[in-house]
Amino acid sequence: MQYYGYVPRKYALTNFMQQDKSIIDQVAGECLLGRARKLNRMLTRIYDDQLRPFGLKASQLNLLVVVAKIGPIRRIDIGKRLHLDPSTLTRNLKIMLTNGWVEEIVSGEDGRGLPLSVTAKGRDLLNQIGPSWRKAQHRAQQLIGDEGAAFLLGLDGK
Amino acid sequence: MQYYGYVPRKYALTNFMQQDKSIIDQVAGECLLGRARKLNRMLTRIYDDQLRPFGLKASQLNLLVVVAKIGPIRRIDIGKRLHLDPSTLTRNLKIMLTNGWVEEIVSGEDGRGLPLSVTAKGRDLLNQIGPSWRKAQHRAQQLIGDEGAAFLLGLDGK
DNA sequence: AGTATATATTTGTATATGCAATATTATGGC
DNA sequence: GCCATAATATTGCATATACAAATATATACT
Repeated sequence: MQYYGYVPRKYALTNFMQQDKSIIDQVAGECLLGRARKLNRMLTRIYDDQLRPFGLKASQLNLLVVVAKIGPIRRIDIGKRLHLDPSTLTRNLKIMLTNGWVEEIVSGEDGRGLPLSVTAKGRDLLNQIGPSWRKAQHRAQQLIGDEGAAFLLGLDGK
Repeated sequence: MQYYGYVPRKYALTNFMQQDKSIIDQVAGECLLGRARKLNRMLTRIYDDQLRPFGLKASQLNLLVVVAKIGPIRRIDIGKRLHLDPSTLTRNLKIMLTNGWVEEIVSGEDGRGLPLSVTAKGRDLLNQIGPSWRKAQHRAQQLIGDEGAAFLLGLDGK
């Protein structure tokens, strides 16, 4: 193709500027949420595969651990830590109450719901999953690399 | 406390080794999945807030964009790209078919389901959400920083 | 052509997630 | 003590997600 002294704007722009890149190409190529959600699915599968024999979902593990470490803790405070909606917690915890991994603590402090603690059964379960969790953690680390792991672990305060 | 020449093993170990850290402390402090899931929730909220006026969920956006960019494309191939289970795609796409954003293309190639393409309505929707998506993308970038964004965008092949 | 195997999709079931609205209890002002 | 407001939890509704099993079609082998 010959050069006539006129360069269409979309081709004159460097990729960095991207004003003329279609929204489809932009989202497909750059959407941070899309990557985060895909990563979430990939990692969830890795941990779920390891935890399946114990009847514990990967998502439940992190909830159980917060209760075990911080409890007795109210739903609202779990939600603040994990960025989880209270309504989600009501439902997710119901399953874990049914399974006997956590229990409500009667304290007489606040009638608007009882704080939660881990049970002996829940603590036993956590003590059993150690090797499996570490295997998953190792695979996850290999998948995302050192930078990925450092980034995720550094997210804490945010 | 006096020093008697004996240091309990758990305190003699540096944090790096962690052999004696309880599983609770390990998962609470290091679980990559926990961070990834929390990040996912935080980012999803950012994009959902921006896209809500358009009746489009953040999760649907990335699906729509793949169909728009690559389509006609079969469910199985969408799944490979986005690491999504086929059964999830059947259900998620049903909503988008109902909304008229995508359509099935009759090609006579393979009777095991028809590939999907974006509709004019779907393309219009994508053209409308540009500024809102960019706003969310900007906030997400601010939240996770340059390193975080570079990491997520570099995940592609994996 | 006919059968066995492989591939693509859907259905049943269960959990995860969030918004809006509701219910319930706490708290502060009078 | 009573009422308005705030904080906590739950319920109704909708979407997201995956595993296992069932279904339907395609392909390969004989």
